[in-house]
Amino acid sequence: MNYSNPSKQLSIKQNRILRFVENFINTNAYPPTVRDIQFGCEISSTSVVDYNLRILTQKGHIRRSPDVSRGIGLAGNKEGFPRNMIPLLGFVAAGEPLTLPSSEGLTKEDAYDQVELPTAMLSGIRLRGTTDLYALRVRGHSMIDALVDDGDLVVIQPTTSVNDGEMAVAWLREENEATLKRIYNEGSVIRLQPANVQMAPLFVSPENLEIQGRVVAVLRTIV
Amino acid sequence: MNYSNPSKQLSIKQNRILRFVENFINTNAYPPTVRDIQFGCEISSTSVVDYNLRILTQKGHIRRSPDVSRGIGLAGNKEGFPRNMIPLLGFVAAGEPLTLPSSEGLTKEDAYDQVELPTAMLSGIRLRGTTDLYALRVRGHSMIDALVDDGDLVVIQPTTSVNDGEMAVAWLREENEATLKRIYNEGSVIRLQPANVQMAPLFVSPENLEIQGRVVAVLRTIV
DNA sequence: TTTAATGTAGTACAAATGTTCTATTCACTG
DNA sequence: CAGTGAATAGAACATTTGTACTACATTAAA
Repeated sequence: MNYSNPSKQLSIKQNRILRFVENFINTNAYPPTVRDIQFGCEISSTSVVDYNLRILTQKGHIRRSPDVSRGIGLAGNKEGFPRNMIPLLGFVAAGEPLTLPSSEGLTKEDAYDQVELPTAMLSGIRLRGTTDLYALRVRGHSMIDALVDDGDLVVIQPTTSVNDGEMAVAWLREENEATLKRIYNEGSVIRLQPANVQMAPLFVSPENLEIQGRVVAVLRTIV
Repeated sequence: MNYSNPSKQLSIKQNRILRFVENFINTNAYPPTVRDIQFGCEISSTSVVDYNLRILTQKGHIRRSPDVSRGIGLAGNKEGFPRNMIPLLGFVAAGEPLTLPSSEGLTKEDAYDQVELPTAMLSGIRLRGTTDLYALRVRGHSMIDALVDDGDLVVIQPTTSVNDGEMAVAWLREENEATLKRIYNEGSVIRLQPANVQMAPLFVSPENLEIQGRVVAVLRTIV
């Protein structure tokens, strides 16, 4: 128990309840009842659930509608709906170090922001792997050969190797720059092929290239 | 009343109930009860609501969880949550006629499909106007100078004129082709500027150009 | 005209659900 | 050690909510 804790830090039981509510809403498209939470979190009585829900409300994690069945809502998401959010870690530009996930893996706390992906886009990406996704905002026109413009959002699936023809976000050690290119392993050299097929490829030695992730989507809002 | 109607066509009352359920979920982040629907749709008894809900379930518009409070879900959206859907009207390719909304304006029935947009993207676009949005899928590499690849989704805001510098989807009458370009009115000619700033512009006469809409977003999933 | 199908209407009941009350336990503080 | 606040626990009650039943009205089909 965390006695006399006026902060927003939650007890183990409160965290468990919050996760249960989020998962329940994702699974069922409606919120749980107090008894759903009681059974799902193995709590002995409805008044313990009610007591913890009151604290979660005070701490701004959930909203409740009094005397309404299933009147429990998440406070974190706009309008209370679960959305397909991934972390926006920062920026990518040619001459700047790549923003990478920490070694502990991606957490919401590491992110500069959160961005939402369409459900079909996320489903399509997830068919190809279960690693965490993250997003980077493009700075500058240096990625234009990748058909990526200044301000675009690129969605990255972390990996240190890609299959031939896949588009990667990679660091060029000698040039000291980030790049987005389709990667072809041609024995002694690596061919970096721009997505714009009208542009000439680059050839680099394998030691010069450090692949950070696979580019799986691009989102562009045009001003 | 629509007697002996085995199709998915709905009665006026059923349409009203379906709209009410959608609006209620949008507003409250949880589904309505039978009595919420009764009061909201000015129906005299809970059994009329229950009867119509059963028909809406049979016709595939909603899902119900029996003996569960607020066990009503929308069937149209994945997992039953409201999403930011716009119609996908068809395709755009250089040498093919543009797929355009019908003169009655956009309706869900006209669409080839529906696609989802992220909430922030939609909010950003809607700051610039309230016209209906639609999407077109790009076929071929002819839009590559617009930094748009084969298979990309472009989001269009219908308009017959754009401000200088805005990207438009337009029909070139003499060339008989669709194009995506930034548009600059230079007096006697129109300059069509590719989004790829490394490429040369085109100049056409104003009579040759028919603007269909403003391109407001691009979404690309990379295989 | 009769029958059948569809839709409406009210009421009642059973189950689901939220909240309250009382008692107890635990951990911290003076 | 006693007091206090936090948290747990069980039971009960009140309200909310879904569904069933019966009866009637309207429309379409035979």
